[in-house]
Amino acid sequence: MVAPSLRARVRAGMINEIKVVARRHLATDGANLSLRAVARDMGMVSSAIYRYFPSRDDLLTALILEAYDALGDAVETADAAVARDDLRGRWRAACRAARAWALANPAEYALLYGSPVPGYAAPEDTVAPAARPPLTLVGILRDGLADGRLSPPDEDLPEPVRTDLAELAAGYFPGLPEALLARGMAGWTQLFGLISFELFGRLNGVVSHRDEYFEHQTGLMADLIGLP
Amino acid sequence: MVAPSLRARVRAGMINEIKVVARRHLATDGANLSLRAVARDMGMVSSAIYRYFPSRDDLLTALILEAYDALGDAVETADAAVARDDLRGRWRAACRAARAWALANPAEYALLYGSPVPGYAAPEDTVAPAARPPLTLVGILRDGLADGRLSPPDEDLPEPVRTDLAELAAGYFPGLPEALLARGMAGWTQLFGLISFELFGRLNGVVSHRDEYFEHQTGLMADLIGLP
DNA sequence: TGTACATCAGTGAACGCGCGTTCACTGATGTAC
DNA sequence: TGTACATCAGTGAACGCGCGTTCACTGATGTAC
Repeated sequence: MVAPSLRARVRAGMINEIKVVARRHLATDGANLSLRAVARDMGMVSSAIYRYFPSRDDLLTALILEAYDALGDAVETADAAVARDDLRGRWRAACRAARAWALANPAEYALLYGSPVPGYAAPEDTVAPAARPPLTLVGILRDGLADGRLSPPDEDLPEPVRTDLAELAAGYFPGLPEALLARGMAGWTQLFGLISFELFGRLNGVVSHRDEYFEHQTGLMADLIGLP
Repeated sequence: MVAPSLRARVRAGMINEIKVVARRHLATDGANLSLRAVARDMGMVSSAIYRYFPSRDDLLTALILEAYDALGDAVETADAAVARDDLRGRWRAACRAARAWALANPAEYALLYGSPVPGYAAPEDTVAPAARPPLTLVGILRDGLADGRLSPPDEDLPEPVRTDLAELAAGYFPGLPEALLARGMAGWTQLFGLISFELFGRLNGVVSHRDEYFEHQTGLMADLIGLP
């Protein structure tokens, strides 16, 4: 590995600073991110940004990718910190980490999980990072199944759903029973719903003890899944 | 009731047409609704819109209110069409109606439930219409409890959650056990999550049989709540 | 039934602002010999 | 070690566009007598 030249290091630093400033703008302007505003904040002329990002969409994409990865890291780290056989503990730690990251980075959460930005199409390479949180959750179920602590629900799925989920499982968790995968996805949906409701103001004037409410709701979900 | 004058009727028609055109724009531009674009589409000069709406935010508010009411109507009507004692049928009909409305009006759904519009603060009078879908869902649980078909979960809630929910119940469903209310809210959260995932593209390449998937997932939720 | 006046809808121009992107340019930093 | 050339970062002006909102105005529709 060649040591990066001074110029390369300065350049990397600049790219980074642009992202930091852009993230700050996301917080106030939502996805209406303005290149000119970012340039102003950095004390540059607006066209200078184009030395680092070929267009506004590319900057947005970079922010989205980083955000997915930050969230993915948070969730995976939280899961990894719990004893492997404590399935419920792992599940709840992962959920808690996702919520904590979202509360700490509300604008980025909205960028990822809010309404799609009009005129912006997410490029292919966001798919993998975006999948990390749900894969972590379902991974917990797979582990539980592997060591016998978790038994798959014995219900039957409607055939088309079974096929869809079997295909999905084949890619990531070969052999995982579809009914269990369905419950994992229910959990992931619920987690997203809980965080979004809290962040987008649906709990205002409704629930004031947010932490405890979240814990209770994720506990309900863990029950549904059958986590010991 | 006095018959409205011709001028008043024409005026009402105009207000309506503005909203119709504005709704069409929502579909392509998201919440970046442009007064000038609406005026152009109607063949008027942009300032003419101000005869009908004092500002862009007022137009947005009107659209939001109407959307909440349309969704509320859809959900309540669907619930009302099912036999009162068929709790599970009512629950699922209400969920199905919410999804159907959202799929038919994706831009308006995003306006209501997507990321908050930067710089726009929802006025007080959106609160009541916004509450209609969850109130319908919880109303089903109350009915079930009243006629004995549904028994409240016997779990204990953490004290702060119990207090929050007791306060909430006092306003709308006096005497409803908090643990049941918590499950109702879990169902509402799940419903919102399912619809958002589908509409915002999270199911692309993951689940292709959307109807059946939705049915299965709402069925899971009905199980968790204990709906017979 | 007709006239005088008030109300209202819509016009067109303007204000002041912001945006993404391109382009020719200067001056500094790096590279090859 | 020094020089010649290539690369790169940042500038400043410009293009062409869009926006919300205000204001004085014309002309038509309604109302009171």
